[in-house]
Amino acid sequence: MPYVPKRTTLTNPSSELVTSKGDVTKSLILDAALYLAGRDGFEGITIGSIAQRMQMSKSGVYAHFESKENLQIEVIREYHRRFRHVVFEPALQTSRGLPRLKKMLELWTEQTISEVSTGCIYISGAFELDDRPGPVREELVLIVKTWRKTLVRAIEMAIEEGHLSAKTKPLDMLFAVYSFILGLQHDARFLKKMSSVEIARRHIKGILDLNKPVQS
Amino acid sequence: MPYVPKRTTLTNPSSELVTSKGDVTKSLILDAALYLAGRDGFEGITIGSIAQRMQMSKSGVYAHFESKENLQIEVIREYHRRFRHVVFEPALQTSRGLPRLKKMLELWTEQTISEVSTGCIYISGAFELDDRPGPVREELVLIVKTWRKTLVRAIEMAIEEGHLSAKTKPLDMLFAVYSFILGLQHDARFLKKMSSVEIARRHIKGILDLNKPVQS
DNA sequence: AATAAAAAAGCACGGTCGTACTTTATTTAT
DNA sequence: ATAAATAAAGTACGACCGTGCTTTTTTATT
Repeated sequence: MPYVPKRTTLTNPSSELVTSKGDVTKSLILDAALYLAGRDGFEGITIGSIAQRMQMSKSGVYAHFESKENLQIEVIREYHRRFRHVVFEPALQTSRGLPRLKKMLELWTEQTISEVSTGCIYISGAFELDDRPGPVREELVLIVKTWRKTLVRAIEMAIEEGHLSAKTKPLDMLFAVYSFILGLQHDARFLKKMSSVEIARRHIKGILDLNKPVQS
Repeated sequence: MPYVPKRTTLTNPSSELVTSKGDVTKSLILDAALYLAGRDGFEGITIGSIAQRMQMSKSGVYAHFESKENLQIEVIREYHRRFRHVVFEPALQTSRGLPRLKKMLELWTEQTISEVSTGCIYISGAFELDDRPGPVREELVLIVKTWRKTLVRAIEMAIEEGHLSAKTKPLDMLFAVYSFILGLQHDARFLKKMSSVEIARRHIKGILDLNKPVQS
């Protein structure tokens, strides 16, 4: 069914920006897969369910990927791209140091509880794939580690700027804030506990305050 | 294949303690299911895989439960029983208040990273079922809430005993320690980060210390 | 040892799964 | 407009899924 819109061709064939119709469909498939992954987990991404959601045939969906595993990996990468776009990049607008760190955490918080999206795949994927080896797991580990390094870097910059105490241990702080976001997703999405957002924000603020530089 | 040991019959037929062979097998099935649930999540519990693991036929396994959903619910209850036996009950041996609370958290920590077991089902289940309504989810919510109430009760007792400041907010502390255990499972089991146990212990200790009563 | 009860196996069913291969329809380029 | 390239549909396959039903085997009772 999805003989999608009209394409956008550049006359220069060597350009990377050529957008064929197939690319559009593939991107729509990733949309659908992303939704399913958030709702049912990675194992919930099934060629059949995507086809149904896309109103097209299984083989039509399948043709865009060499295997299901490949599709799952591409889903992870696509989510990563969107996450950066929604959480990381906007935070760059804020001045480096504590403000930027806070912005990142706040955007992550909002994204985690957003009713529109279906929860953070970094998180649901981590607990789903923790004991299941394979390329999909490896890809997710890679991407999660990238995000964690970004956070650590933001913490370090806050220290450099003097916004956080020099005694702050970045890895310790990473563990704390990451844990609080996990707690948030757990309480908000699983327990449907409304108050959890405020509690989580308070704890995140708490750990940052605890590492304020000594002012004399 | 599992025409298990010999049974233990009491001559009194009205006794509840009668252990028929079927009960033993059923318990062995729950063993296998528990293992699979830990490794592959609740959706990984499949009649076929259990049968394979048990070296018996699918119908033989199925006969013990009215449906798969029923089996999943019984798995949750069985895990709860074991969790209480391994984490909660031993902690009762320790004196009430902070010592008991600490003991509970330490045992939970150990159980979470234990190489023998396959991670805490309260946790993996929560992130797997968070957006999937149904009786299985409801059962898990119930049991997780029970465990959380137990923790809150332990915190409150520590306050009553004067081991924690009267200003301590039990629900806030619950969020913190629960989050740290989530962080532990995440870092240890997904990221395979060895150092996470020490970091988690330090943070748990930290939040308890932060709520020490003012000594004058 | 014979009989009744319980447990497990055997078998069949309609579904869905991922994956191939072939054919048709649609886009793109000339 | 036509030809070439691409995208999607069609079809088929073997595997596994949960679930009933009937038959066989094991266990319990007398």
